[in-house]
Amino acid sequence: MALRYALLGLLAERPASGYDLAKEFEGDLGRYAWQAGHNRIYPELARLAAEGLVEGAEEGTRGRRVYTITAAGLAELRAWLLQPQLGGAVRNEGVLRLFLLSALDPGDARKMLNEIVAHTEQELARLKDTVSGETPISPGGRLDFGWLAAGYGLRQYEASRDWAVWALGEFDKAERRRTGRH
Amino acid sequence: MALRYALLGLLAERPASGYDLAKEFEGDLGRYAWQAGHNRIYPELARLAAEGLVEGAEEGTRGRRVYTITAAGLAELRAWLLQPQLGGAVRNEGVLRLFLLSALDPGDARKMLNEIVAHTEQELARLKDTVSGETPISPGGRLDFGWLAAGYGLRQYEASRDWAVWALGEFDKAERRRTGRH
DNA sequence: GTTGGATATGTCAATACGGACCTATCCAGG
DNA sequence: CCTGGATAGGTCCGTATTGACATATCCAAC
Repeated sequence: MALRYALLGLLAERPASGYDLAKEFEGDLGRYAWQAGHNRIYPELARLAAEGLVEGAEEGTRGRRVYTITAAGLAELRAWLLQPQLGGAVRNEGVLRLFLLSALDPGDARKMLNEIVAHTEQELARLKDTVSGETPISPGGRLDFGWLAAGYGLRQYEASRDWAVWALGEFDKAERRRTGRH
Repeated sequence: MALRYALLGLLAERPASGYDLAKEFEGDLGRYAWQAGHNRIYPELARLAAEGLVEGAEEGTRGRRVYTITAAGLAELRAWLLQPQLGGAVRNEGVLRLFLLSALDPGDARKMLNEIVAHTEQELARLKDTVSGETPISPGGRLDFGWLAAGYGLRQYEASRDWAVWALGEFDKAERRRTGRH
């Protein structure tokens, strides 16, 4: 159900082909919000077109077909955004991994936490470059989708790093308590 | 693929029935990491038992069957945790919603952002209570799963709130720039 | 001229998942 | 006694999703 709104949202920014959309999902969108491959995107675009929520132009070069959101599609998207509906589907394999870390030996857990800290620092550096630049505005005068996503990713990675540092401290405390008893 | 590791991870903490596990998924685990209903859990437990990764005790009262992780199951879980495998599956309808907010009219977008700020503040208050208490240690001397999850959730909500506040400011800036031109 | 990579779109089978439905037991309170 | 809610387990079907396979074009570099 959510994929269709992701597609409508992307098309609300600018017209795009299935291929273009698939590439968007490889960026921050796919990293933090929703993943989809082209194999899922093409059929869904066809369905959206059949329902009149998007319109596909004739095939251009290399069979490229550019889709545009219709008024009905925009209305559908906005209606979905306005209903507050807390707690939709959540699936995040990376976070699950973090949570299960306590199943490892303390040494291994610490090693993984240190790797997480290093990795998040790296991503933070990348995102800081993206976010600290200009504030990009879409042709329609709207805030750029990718810009908002990068800002979210930045804060998310900061939170992950802080959590990992905190967890490291807690592991140390637990370890000291255990060896202290021996 | 990830559900089985979530189950193994929970059973690594303590033996539990399918019903117990389903309730765990309703808490912080399901909110930030991975969702699953009992309809997915029971068949997966049966599969894990068939593969020898967990062991189901005989039916107790009310048909209750308590599962315990086996040595093979623990080894499987640890092997999965140790391979760094960045960027697994991510699905988060709430975050998707945030990203698509720019498709709304500026007024509506601001309204939704304000609701997000209010909601995250509420969750933050709840989590602060949970995390600021004692540091719970599992029977095995390991850090408690739920404790780590709550700590993560706390930082995640802080990040979401900060993002929403930042986004509100950016919406305002974009709006001022647009009306300033008129 | 031909080779490799990016562009571009699809299909298909197998698996994962969600919502709806079903059954049954235990126990506290009226 | 009996009713409602929590405990406990499950199935079934339609849809969502993934991985693998398949095809064709354009263009730059060699």
